[in-house]
Amino acid sequence: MSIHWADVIAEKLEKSGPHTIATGITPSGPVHIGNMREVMTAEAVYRALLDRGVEAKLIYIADTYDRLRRLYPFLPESFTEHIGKPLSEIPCPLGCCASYADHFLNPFLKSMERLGIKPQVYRADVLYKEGKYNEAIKTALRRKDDIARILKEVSGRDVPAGWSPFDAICPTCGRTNTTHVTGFDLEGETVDYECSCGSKGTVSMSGGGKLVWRVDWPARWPIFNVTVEPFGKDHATSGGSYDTGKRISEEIYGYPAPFPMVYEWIHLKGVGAMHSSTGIVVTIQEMLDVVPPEVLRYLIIRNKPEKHIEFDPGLPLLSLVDEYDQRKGDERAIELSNISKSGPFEIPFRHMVTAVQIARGDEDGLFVALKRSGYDVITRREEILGRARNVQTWLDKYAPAYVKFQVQETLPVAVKNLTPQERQGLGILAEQVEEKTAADIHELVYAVAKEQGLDSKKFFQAIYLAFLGDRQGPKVGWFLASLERGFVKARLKEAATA
RNA sequence: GGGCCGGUAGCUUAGUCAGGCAGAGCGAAAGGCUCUUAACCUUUAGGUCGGGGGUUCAAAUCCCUCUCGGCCCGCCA
Repeated sequence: MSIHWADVIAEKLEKSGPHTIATGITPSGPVHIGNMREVMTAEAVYRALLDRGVEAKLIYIADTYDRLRRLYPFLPESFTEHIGKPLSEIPCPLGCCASYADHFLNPFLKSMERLGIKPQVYRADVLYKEGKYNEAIKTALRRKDDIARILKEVSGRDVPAGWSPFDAICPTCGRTNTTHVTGFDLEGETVDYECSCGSKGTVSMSGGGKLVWRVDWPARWPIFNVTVEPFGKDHATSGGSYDTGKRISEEIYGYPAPFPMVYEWIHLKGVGAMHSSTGIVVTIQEMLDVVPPEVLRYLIIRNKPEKHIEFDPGLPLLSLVDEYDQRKGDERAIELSNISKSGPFEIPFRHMVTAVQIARGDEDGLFVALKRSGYDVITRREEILGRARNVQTWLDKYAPAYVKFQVQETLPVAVKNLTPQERQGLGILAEQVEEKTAADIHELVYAVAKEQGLDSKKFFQAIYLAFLGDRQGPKVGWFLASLERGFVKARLKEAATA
């Protein structure tokens, strides 16, 4: 019996509680499932701690005050002028949200909600404007030479002459990458700057600028009492921002660095790692259109953070859903992924794939088809509809061609090519499908084929041909049982006499 | 050049910290049922634990070394 990774970490942390687990993402582009790993990883440990009776908090700091670094592929050319400005101060690229930051942050917050993740949310721009960082800014400015020395010692990088741990936002042009800090006033909590746009003057520490990333990160640890911090492997490299952050936290802020949790990337099968900046992305929303939320949780939670995840939204996705629904996978991972109280979803995803294609977008038709197959369609209507939407989107975007089919409205002409024996078999089938269950129909097909001296393979093809105009289809007994019985009878007869 | 993570059955992986009979799911095969047809049940097969060396009574696990894959080293999950 193995212990789940989240429990292993919780066990390690148990004695040093209470804990604050901090996550954070920069909303500089569409937030994708790779980003979700950070939050999911944190939440798994959060739950594991609570399960042990350890007091714990989960917080999420949106780095809305980071600057736009370059013109990403998904941005219009006109956004060149915003490069260097904080994300919260740039207009929404589509004009639908209050700011650039909101445009990417809002859908992410909504996705977290759907995934049952409920952290306390903070926005960096608000925190800075409220002056929450002021003490940390003053300490950093006062000891900037010590910080520069740490950066040099740990990362080997020399900071440029006149370097400042605080970037001023130019009040004239709005940029932080064009300013130069020339002095500061600790008592007045202001910073003097010069900007290459020609402007110079004084800005407040409250919202007039931002600590550089390598200092910003450790600065927030004492502010929020952070004790656990998950981060991507990019920060974990030797001499990277965790290494420098750890020393800055300990030596400058006198605060022990939080417990590090390094996690790997999620790759999209056949495409590569996801990056907001390259546009190679499956957003969480797109994913939630296809995968039920608890299964998306399961995808991340069942894998140890340091393993990279190869995500394949094609056929393997069905296996993943079934593994979760049928409780075949790691027990604890399933438990940590669960967000509903109603227990496992009983209709197999593969059967939903059949039912949805029979119903062709008709809700009532879907329920009728499922009911014919013997499933309970009364108690969990909403969930069924949710799954049906998942399946429809999956069919549209990711499903391999051979799982798709269309019940033909009229008898396909290709039926003419059937042999007399095959036709006769279909006629016998028509007589006997009457009140049979799915399994019985399946039996019947084999029985009739044998009776008529037909190769069962050919006979199956004949049936698929009559209904789908194709040589293959879903498991035949269950397929026919999902269709309206009168129609099945009529179509079989029609094919028999064509 | 420096560093991090990973390599265990066809696939996805547990077990590595703390050495003690290599375990699961998917897939496959056989059967349930004179039946290959996207659901179900039962059973079975499948492993040089990436290679080599070392330590040990005992190594997937610890040490050394090589190798393959992914990634990081201005910023990035």
